Amino acid sequence: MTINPLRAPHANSPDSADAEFDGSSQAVKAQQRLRELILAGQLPGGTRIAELALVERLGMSRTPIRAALMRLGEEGLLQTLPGGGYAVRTFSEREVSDAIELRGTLEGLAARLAAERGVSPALMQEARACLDQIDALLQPGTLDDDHFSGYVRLNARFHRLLAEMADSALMAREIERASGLPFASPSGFVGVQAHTPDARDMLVVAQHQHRQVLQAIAQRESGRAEALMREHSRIARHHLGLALQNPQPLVTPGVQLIRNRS
Amino acid sequence: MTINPLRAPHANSPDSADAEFDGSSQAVKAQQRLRELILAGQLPGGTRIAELALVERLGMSRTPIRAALMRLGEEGLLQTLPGGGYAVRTFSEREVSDAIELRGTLEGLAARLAAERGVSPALMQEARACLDQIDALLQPGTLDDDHFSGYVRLNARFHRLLAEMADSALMAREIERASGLPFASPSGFVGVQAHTPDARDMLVVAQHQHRQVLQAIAQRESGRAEALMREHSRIARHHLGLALQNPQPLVTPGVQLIRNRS
DNA sequence: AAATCGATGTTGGTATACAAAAAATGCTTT
DNA sequence: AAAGCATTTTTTGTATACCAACATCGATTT
Repeated sequence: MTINPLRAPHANSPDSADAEFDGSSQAVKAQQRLRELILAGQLPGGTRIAELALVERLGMSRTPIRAALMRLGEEGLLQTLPGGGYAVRTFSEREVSDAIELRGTLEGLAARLAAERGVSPALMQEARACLDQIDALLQPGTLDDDHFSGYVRLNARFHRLLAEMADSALMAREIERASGLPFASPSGFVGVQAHTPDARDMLVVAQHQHRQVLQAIAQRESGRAEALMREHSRIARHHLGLALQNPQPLVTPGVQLIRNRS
Repeated sequence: MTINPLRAPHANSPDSADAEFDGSSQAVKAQQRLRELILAGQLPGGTRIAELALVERLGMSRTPIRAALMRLGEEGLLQTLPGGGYAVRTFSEREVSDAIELRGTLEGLAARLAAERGVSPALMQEARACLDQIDALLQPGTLDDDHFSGYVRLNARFHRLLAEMADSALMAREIERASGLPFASPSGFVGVQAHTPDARDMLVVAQHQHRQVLQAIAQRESGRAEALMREHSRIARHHLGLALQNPQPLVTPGVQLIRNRS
């Protein structure tokens, strides 16, 4: 077969130096990069997003960009405008608070279901190992930025394992979704007070709750497990309050999307 | 009895013969009509959905159809296949059960927030009026199909008002989403036992819970309000059990998507 | 019969065109 | 100068054609 020379094989020449997200389809790449742009503050809250601008900026056609916009709309980072199109969403302090409460409630439900239904020893062991690693990180005297980002990673992992314990694809999906807003995520604001004296103490408290929840689930104490996970989410709200009092700039991606209380 | 809550006021389009859903864009029409097809059982669970088949069937181009497929995927009625494309999803009994539990938990949270934050007298009055109308429907001796579909409508309305009471767009959105799966919706299975002796009694029980929840919210008894809404959702689970025991065919749209327990 | 190969169809993506609606602009009027 | 109106320009939503990668399936070969 001869290739028609009139038609450029538009397999996007290796021009643009951003092979950042290569594992997936164009639509997913667009979604990830756009989310990154928003959370990094490149697209300030409230600004309308024109598809053609993104075509230029992301170097792909409208189709995947449209898909990405739709997904980010569902995700909550964008709001659909009445006249069509999307704008970067902003959040009131109470909306963020509600989002955290929602996540806590869902995680509480998952913990209760896990306790009621029982958890496979393998999964339970995995969670315990995860907590052991966090314990290792929290050894006194060792608290640099690396430790913090390690905590964020392990904390996210533990919460993911917890969601799995309910053994319900639906619950896992909804928890994932509720954790989607960056400040609503379990590790959303842990970096807020990274450089304060109390930095480590809050993590110790959180880790204690982690242990207790796992114990409650193992002992089939469903009510306790649920209550603990709910309470656990209040730590994020505490951090939210700190973040909005101290104008610590940008320790958390996306904080600029939270409207100052007026 | 027919349960068809989707009745869009359509503005008489001159041209196309199938002007069923005219209020909106092609993508929304496609979404609604496709959802209807699925829930009506025209597209059996598990079947792969080809875009071109829908192009032919719905009479529009691939673009809005792809958007509709994507939205229905997010909504949970379709699952994305590993090789690309979508298939009509099926649900295990436990998935449906989980979906109902999730909705109950979210509605419980909303009721608690409403109790804690307080509700505007206007909204509270609207809810009371709604319950009064339900009471009128439940007058002894009057229980034909019209009354049932009236109950479905008013019940959905009450639950929507309840979601509003939390005064949180986020909560309203998530409750809406959780109620999206038809059998997870507050009125999902009320038609199940429409023609049994106990038909009315269960509605009476549900209505009692409605009253109590409203009272709890008005009296700022947040814990009670939450517990009541959670318990309230168990009625749907009760109905689910009945629906799966008795092979009452298709009183509820979408039941055929629930896999028989194997 | 098992494995290979190729025809066929499907999806995700690119490009382009176009109508309707919105936004922006400029002009006019008060 | 402010307000209102009309016109131009964008922008979105949709349609259409095409392509490449991939999966499916049947036919062919071993």
